[in-house]
Amino acid sequence: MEGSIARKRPLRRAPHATRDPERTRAAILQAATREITSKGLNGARVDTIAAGAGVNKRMIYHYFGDKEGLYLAVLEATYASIRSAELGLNLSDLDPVEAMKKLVLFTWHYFLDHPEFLGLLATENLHHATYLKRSKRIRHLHTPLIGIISGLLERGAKEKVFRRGVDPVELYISIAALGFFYLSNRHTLSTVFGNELCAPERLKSRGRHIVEVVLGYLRP
Amino acid sequence: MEGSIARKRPLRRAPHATRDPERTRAAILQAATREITSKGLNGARVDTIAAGAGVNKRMIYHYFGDKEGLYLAVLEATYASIRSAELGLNLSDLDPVEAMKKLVLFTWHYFLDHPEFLGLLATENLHHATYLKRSKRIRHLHTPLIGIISGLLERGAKEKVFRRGVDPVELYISIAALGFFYLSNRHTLSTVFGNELCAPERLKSRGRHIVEVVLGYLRP
Amino acid sequence: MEGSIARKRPLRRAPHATRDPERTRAAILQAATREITSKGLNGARVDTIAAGAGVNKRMIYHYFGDKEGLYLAVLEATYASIRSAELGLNLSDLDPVEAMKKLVLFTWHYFLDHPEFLGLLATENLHHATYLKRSKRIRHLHTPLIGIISGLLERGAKEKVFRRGVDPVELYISIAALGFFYLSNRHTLSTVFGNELCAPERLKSRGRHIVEVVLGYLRP
Amino acid sequence: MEGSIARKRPLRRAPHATRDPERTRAAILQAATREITSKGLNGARVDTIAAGAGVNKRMIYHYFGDKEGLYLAVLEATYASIRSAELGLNLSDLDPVEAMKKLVLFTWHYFLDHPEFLGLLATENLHHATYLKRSKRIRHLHTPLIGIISGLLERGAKEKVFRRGVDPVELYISIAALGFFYLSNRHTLSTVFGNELCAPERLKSRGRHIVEVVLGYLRP
DNA sequence: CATGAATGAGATTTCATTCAT
DNA sequence: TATGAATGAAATCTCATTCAT
Repeated sequence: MEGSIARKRPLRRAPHATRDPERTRAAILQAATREITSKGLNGARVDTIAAGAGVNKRMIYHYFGDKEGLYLAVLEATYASIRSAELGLNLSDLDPVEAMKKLVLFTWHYFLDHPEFLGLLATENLHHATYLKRSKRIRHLHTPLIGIISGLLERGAKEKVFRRGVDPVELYISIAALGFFYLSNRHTLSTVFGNELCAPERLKSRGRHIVEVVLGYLRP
Repeated sequence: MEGSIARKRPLRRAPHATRDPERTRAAILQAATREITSKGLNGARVDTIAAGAGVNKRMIYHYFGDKEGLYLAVLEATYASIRSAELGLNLSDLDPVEAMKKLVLFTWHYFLDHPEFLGLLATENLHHATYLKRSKRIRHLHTPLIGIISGLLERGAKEKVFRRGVDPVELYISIAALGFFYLSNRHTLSTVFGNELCAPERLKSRGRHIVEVVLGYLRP
Repeated sequence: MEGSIARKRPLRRAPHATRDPERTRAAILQAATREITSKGLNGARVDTIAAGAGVNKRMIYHYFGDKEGLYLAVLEATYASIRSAELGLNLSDLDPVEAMKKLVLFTWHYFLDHPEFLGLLATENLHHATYLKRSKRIRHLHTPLIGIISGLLERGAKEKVFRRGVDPVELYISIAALGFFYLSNRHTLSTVFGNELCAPERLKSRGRHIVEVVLGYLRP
Repeated sequence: MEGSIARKRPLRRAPHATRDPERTRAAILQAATREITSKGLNGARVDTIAAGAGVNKRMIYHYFGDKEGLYLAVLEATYASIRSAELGLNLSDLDPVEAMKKLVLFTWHYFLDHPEFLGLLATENLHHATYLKRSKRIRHLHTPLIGIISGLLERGAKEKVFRRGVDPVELYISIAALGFFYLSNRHTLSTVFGNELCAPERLKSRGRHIVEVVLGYLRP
């Protein structure tokens, strides 16, 4: 017993789990998304994520290297989601006004249904988009969207239903802004303007308001 | 052994330093604002704040109790700033369109000039406005702008330069949104849409764009 | 939802691989020797050894019990190597001076060609030779060189080419020391005395120096 | 009570200690030297060092940044010790043979009295002298020593008591080697040659042996 | 015999906060 | 009022080892 310098590490039995790497990875990613988007990167706890995913903490490091790697994976997965959702819109089939309405409402509802996307963007901007800049996969995913809006604006101008000279990037940012800000800042806003801001009917009317603002502005 | 008797411990400096409570407090508050609004509550470091203020860490606890107390003070001071700025607007003297334009640009420039306000709102919303709700001073400090906007919209409608049926709260939120989102999300946006988003001339044109959107929408 | 049914989990590969116990064991031992002798017992990583051997980590535990067992195996194999090399010397055929020269150069070149032996001794001494003492196989495996050196010294003294009263153990330790220290400490030494210490020609001249020191000292 | 998102960290009272930064730093350094030189960098435990120094673990990071910083400090302090000891030798006052004898015995006794120096060099060489190379302070401390030996050899050659053509660097390495190896490898050596290697009288005779080897070799 | 996902223990490091002066 | 050394709690991360297949 004595004389042994390097004490062996005692090990208990291991109450193992999934044995399905894809599921384990996905479970971690999902739990991490919840935790990180609601508490920020600094506020998120690796232990909480592991517990939420029902896996051993060690697995997080096995699959994602470290906390930052996990965050990057969450970032990429979340961005990939919204981009792939946008692909199903098929706006070129509709007349410009209807198409624009559809785009505006899609954006609003996407934000509404994916609060994690809002939280993640807030976190990422707090970090000056350091991680987003690191990911080359995401960088050029937005150009097709701008192309679509550009085409829409041209068609609308030709058909005299839209004003001329509208910058598609500014417009897209405005469309996003009108929904994003309302939702991302709902806690401070409802402190000032009352809790009804988050009531379902109020959210519906906010959607209509955004459509009105955008289409009202675009009138020639 | 001998010869080193004198070098026991460094001569104690008299604890003089600032001795100006007001300045110390203000210095801490300023440093805290910088640190907290740029890194979030969790990301902010008490050491960094103390160093930035050029004061001893202990002073923070002396003046503000703890980190949360300091955060609350930052929150209150920052909110007080924007409210007092809003008081100097005097919109009732102008015709509705000019007044609305002035209001929109004031909001845009306020955000532009006070990035700490943006960061603070992002942080506070991440925390579900817990601290804002806790502060009795701020809680019922409604922005006076809603009343002003209401009056403006009525005047404009009467003069047939604004459309009818516009909700002043929704409109105010939209005005804020169009500027806030652009600036608070400038890091992710410029990663995706290009760095020129932050160039001075581009910021100016964003201001014009916001005015156009709001006034375009308000046209009857 | 449909369309992704087939992609549940990756097809399980049949567990064939090596299936050659001897080769697996040898591969592990070789990789372990590299890793442990270059990083020490504490610095060596089981994962790295498994990867280096191209085998599954589990195999290490199958063949060697645990990390310490593996280390002991490395220790025994490495010691066995040098002892078997010493057997091929046949010094009794040569005249004392030539024999001594051959012995000195053999030792120097053995260290030069087997850096793993140096690293292992350093590690083992850091651990107070705990493992060496534990190994019954090595424990009483005295180096045969002492007897040979003894004989050599007697012959040399009788032929008046060596001084009298030389302790063979001290001499052997000195012969080893002159080579071992130069090589085991080459990193700190070359930091202090310049990198040329490790140049091939310099190593050759070090060999000559050691011969000169030993034979110079032995002169009557 | 509820509604507070960020739980305050409970703090016990602090059974503080020295309040003397120099002593605290020194205590850490001393404990670290013991722990690191006897277990290596990887084997050393920060907790053990803190306990050994009787300080809070946090202090280590306060004073030395991290474990590597602490190691570097140990390295520098240990090297500084031997160099400053060498300065007191005043070899140029003695005749060459006596001076050489004094140098050899000094080196031997220094190693004997400072086992931490041996352990540290072993550790540092295991790490390929990465840390030593980083420290610019240490790098050129050896040239004066070589200069002294060079002068000694010249004087001795002129007085016909030393042979000609001896390289001072090789000689110094040999002097160090003869003592260093005996002590650093005493655990494995005494396993093979018996425990009497470490007996006081045996250590004394080893010192005489080294002197004999060096002076014997240097004879013209 | 072989695989590799999973694990528990413990390592290093961070940080808000308090104490002696 | 002011200092800064010191602290406890908890965070992130590492690693030898084991289990289901």
